[in-house]
Amino acid sequence: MKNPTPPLTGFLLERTSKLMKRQAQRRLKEIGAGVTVDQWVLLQELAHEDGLSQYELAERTVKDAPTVTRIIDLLCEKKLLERRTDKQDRRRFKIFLTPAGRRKYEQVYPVIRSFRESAFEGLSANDKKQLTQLMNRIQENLKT
Amino acid sequence: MKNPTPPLTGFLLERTSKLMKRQAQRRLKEIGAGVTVDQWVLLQELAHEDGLSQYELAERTVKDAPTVTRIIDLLCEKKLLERRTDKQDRRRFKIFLTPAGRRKYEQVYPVIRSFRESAFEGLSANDKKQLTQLMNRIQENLKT
DNA sequence: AAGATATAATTAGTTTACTAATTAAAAAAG
DNA sequence: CTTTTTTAATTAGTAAACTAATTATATCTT
Repeated sequence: MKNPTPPLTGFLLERTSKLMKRQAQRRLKEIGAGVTVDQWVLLQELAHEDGLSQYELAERTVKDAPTVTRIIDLLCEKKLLERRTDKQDRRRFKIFLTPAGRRKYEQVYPVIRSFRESAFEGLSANDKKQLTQLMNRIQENLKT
Repeated sequence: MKNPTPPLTGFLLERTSKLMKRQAQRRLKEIGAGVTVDQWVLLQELAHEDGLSQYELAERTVKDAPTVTRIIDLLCEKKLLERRTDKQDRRRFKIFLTPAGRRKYEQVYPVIRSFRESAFEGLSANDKKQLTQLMNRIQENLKT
């Protein structure tokens, strides 16, 4: 009746990912970052490429449009982002980091970076490569 | 200025996990399962071991206590679970699947199982073993 | 050019996650 | 035995995820 080890293969990824997010969130709180993990993900995306539309941000962060709308609302209130209407397509906004937003990114990045390193501690370069390949393969499988 | 490939190593797991959850949710909706992925995770846990406390369920599913409370509320309303007070410790409930709850589990399980198989398609037994080991290692790192 | 279709963003409603605070009961300390 | 400290569950409040529906603008079709 009672399985000794439940077949959590399906839940394995989510479990790990949730633990990572929870810990990262606590780390951000400890340093008084003033942004959540999900908000930071958007900052990071924009730090790499400014002026994306909300749709593009949603794609890249695997969030849906309403969620992106609200996170951007919050980040705009905090003066970390700003919306500029796209002259070519008036349905769109282009989203930009404010100077304060970029400073926030620069400030928080080292903390996230060191968190990642601790999470991936003991994994060889080959392990990381394999992990990346496995994740990519699964993502491919899900697209079809 | 613009990095060609953003260093999404930290986000890699979350991205994959979110995609999996999103797809699984759609699958459940398609078949009219009447439960969400998160609700199903609790059903699954209880199908493997009945009579757990809410605290134990929270631990095993990596959810916090308030979340478990609410999910159990919903599942009790649907008559899939029931709370029984623990005679030895009156602060606790023991949570049990109702017969309908067990039928729901039996009905939904094959769908989740086939979803997992499609997600993990093309991964060798060795790949899966490695994946499990990598996830476990990361989870260990996060505990310390 | 006019109507039909598609797309970007928003709004509304339900569910989930986290924190903090509260309640009730158990366990530990005096 | 009484007080203090823990523990299980709940409540409240904010943030985030999904769906469905709406609005405004662009594009396609005829």
